[in-house]
Amino acid sequence: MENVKNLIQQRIKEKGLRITPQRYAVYANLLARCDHPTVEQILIEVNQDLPIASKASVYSALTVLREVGLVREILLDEGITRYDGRIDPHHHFVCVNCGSILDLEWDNFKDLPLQNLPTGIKGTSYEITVKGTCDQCGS
Amino acid sequence: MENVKNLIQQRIKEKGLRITPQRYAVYANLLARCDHPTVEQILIEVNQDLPIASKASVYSALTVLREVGLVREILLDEGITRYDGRIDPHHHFVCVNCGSILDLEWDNFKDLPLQNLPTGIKGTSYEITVKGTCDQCGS
DNA sequence: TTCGTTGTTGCACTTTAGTGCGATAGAATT
DNA sequence: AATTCTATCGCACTAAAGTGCAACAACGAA
Ligand SMILES: [Mn+2]
Ligand SMILES: [Mn+2]
Ligand SMILES: [Zn+2]
Ligand SMILES: [Zn+2]
Repeated sequence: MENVKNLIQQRIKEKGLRITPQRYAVYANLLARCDHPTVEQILIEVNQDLPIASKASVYSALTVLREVGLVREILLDEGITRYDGRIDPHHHFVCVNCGSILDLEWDNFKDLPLQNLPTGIKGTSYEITVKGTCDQCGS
Repeated sequence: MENVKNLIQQRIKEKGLRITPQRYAVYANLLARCDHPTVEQILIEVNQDLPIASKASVYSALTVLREVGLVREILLDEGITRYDGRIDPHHHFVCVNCGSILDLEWDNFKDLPLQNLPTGIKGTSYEITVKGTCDQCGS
C-alpha cells in the first residue's frame, strides 16, 4: 500500500516532474486498472470519491506523463484515444462483442520474422491486435 | 483499362448498389492507390481534374462502400480515419519517419498461435502493425 | 422515353476532443 | 517560513470530422 504509493511518486519524480495530487491520481488510476480507459473515464474515476482533478488537469497530466514515457496512448477503435499504464512491449486483445480491451503478454507472439519484408523496408518493432470473444462473452 | 472499369462497376453492382460517377470515382481512386488515404485526400484527388464529387458525397460513398464490404477503415494514427481498398487479410507497415503506410502480405506473418491465450479468451483474427523505416527513409 | 426511386449538392449545423487563459493554489528548495 | 516557480481551476473557446436538409439531378427498370 504505502510502498506502492512511494513507488508511484518516485516514478514521477525521477522523470523530473513535480508530484501533484492530480498527476498522482491520474497515474495511480491508470496503473490500478487493467482496461484501457479514455480521458473521460479517467476523469470520472479519479473524482469519484471527492473532486480532485479538473478536465484540464487530467489532460495536462496525461500529456506530461506521456511525454516522459510513463504512459502511452492506444488507438484501437475509431477516433477514441485510450491510455495505457503499461509501457513495456505487449499486445492487445479486443472483444468484438463487448469491446473490452485486454493485455496479451509479449511472449505469446515473439520473434516474428521482420527480415522478410519487401526490399528497402526495415521493420524495427511490431504490435499485434487480436480480435475475438472475451471470458464474459464466450459463446 | 476498359476491363478495370468494368470490373469496378460490376463489383459495385453485385453488392446491390447503384453505380454513380461519385461512387465509381471514390472506389476507383481507392483501388488505384497503395497508400491509405483520408477522406480529405480522396476528396481532393477525385476532384483534381474536374469537380465530380462533393464532400457529402465522398462521405456517403465511403460509408456505403464500407457497409457492403468493398472498403474498410484503418485506424493507425491518432484520431485519423483512413481508408483501404484492400479487404483481404493483410498487415500494415508504418514508417516512423515519413508516416507512409504500406501493405504487408498476410503470408509474412501467418499461423500465429491463437490457442495460447489466457483462459476464456477466444481469438478469431489478428492483425499486425510493423513500425520501422521505409524505402525512402532508410538510414 | 418515361418515371419512380435513389443519390448528390452546398452549406449550415452538430458534436466532441482538446486548448487558452488569467487568476489562484500549491510543490519544492532554501 | 519564505520564496519562486509551476500546476490547477473553471469555463469559454477552437478545430475539425461528420451529419441533416431540401431542392435538384440522374440511374436504371420497363
Ligand atoms: Mn495494454
Ligand atoms: Mn492495406
Ligand atoms: Zn466481451
Ligand atoms: Zn518513410
